[in-house]
Amino acid sequence: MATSLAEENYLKIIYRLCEGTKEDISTNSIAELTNNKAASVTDMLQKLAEKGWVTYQKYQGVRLTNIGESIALSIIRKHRLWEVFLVEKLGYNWDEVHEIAEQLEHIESETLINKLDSFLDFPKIDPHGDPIPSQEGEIPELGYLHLSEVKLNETCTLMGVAKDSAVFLQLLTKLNLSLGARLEVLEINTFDRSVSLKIAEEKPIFISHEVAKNILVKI
Amino acid sequence: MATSLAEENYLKIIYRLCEGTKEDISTNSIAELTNNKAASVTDMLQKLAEKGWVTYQKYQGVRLTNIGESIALSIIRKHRLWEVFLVEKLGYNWDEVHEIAEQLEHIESETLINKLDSFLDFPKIDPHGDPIPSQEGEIPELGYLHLSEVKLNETCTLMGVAKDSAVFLQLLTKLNLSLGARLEVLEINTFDRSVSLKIAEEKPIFISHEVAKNILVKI
DNA sequence: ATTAATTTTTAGCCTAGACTAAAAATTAAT
DNA sequence: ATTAATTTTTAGTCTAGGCTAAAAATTAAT
Repeated sequence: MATSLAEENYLKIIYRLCEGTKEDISTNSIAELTNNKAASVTDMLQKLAEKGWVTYQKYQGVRLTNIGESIALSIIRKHRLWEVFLVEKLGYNWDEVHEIAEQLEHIESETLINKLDSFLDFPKIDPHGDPIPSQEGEIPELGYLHLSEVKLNETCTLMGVAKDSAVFLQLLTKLNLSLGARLEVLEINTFDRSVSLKIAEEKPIFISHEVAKNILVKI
Repeated sequence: MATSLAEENYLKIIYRLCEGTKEDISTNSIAELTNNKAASVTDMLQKLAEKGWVTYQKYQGVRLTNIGESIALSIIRKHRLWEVFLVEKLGYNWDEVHEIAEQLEHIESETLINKLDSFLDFPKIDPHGDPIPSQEGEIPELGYLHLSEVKLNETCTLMGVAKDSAVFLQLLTKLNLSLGARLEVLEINTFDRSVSLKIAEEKPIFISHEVAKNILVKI
């Protein structure tokens, strides 16, 4: 069944909200991320339920069905592959590609996305370290930790980010934190859980807990 | 001012219809190419006129203004650059790229299209030999003839096509007629104006006047 | 120069997807 | 266990961009 642009955006956002939790997703949380009003969301949830892409009970929240999830995954796959293209082939920075990929992810062509995948040499992660779902909807399990979970004096490698807003990515860039950086946790402030880090052989930097939470690393 | 997808498609089609003629364009001809009904076209023409992209007088047809033309040219530029990308980088055939480029041409990002242009090495023509407008809306003048205009016994080079429907392109491919082929006009049938051609050193082929009309060549 | 045929426009209707305001259900707080 | 606060849904409106049917203008044909 064909999906409209609006439907695809809802499914993608519901997927993101489902990821974190076992609970059903609230109308309001969807309204926030789609930048729509709750009433509009209710409307759309009823349509999506009709089409069999979500299970939805009045006042009780919403979940993706298997079909809904596979649609969401195919959009995420397209989004992330296009991001790789924009960074690797066209020379964009990692903080510049989100908006454009938001448009490109809706281009409809099965062959296109597979040819693109092959052209890019079948990347497993996008420029933010997020895994790229396979054509079958499988997500490579990367087993990353949040930097905020790493113990004192441990060393790890920066593998990705849990948030790809431009301001956050620009902050990391300014701090010289980029994919692949070797990080040593020098200090964890008990008061505010801010972290002191050594990047490779450079002099230490401080980051807030909020930043540490959104950095993904591998030990 | 922002352009919607529907508006962009109208402008593009009006541009194509204007190209051929000095006359104003009829509502019906637009309806045919957009696959809409005449009544819908009238509606849209009034909106486009409001926005200053066409000049339009009831019952008297329509023309693009300078602004309208520059919008149309930027869409055509995007369409043709994406076609080059699809063929050169992703390995599509020339008869497979139209539909996908119809979608990609609406992606909105000035930087994207210029980075793409540079990535493709600033091509002057698309995979069908059509000129690619510059960022400033200039169209490289190629001075091609229709094969149907070439005189008996003259030799020419196939530079492009005047029609890029998949069936036409597939026919050319089957006849071994591709961009750059050297063609010698062996015979022109006065009865139906069909043409006998020699391609390079191979044995002659016959094509109809209709086909010859849609092949662009350089002497 | 009328009449006939064709083209174009108007008028009114439809759907998708948004909105606001008000009603209903759920959750939290006394 | 009520009341209050919050969340969600319903009901009704709006706009973009289509549609059909009928009216008006233009063009063609006698």
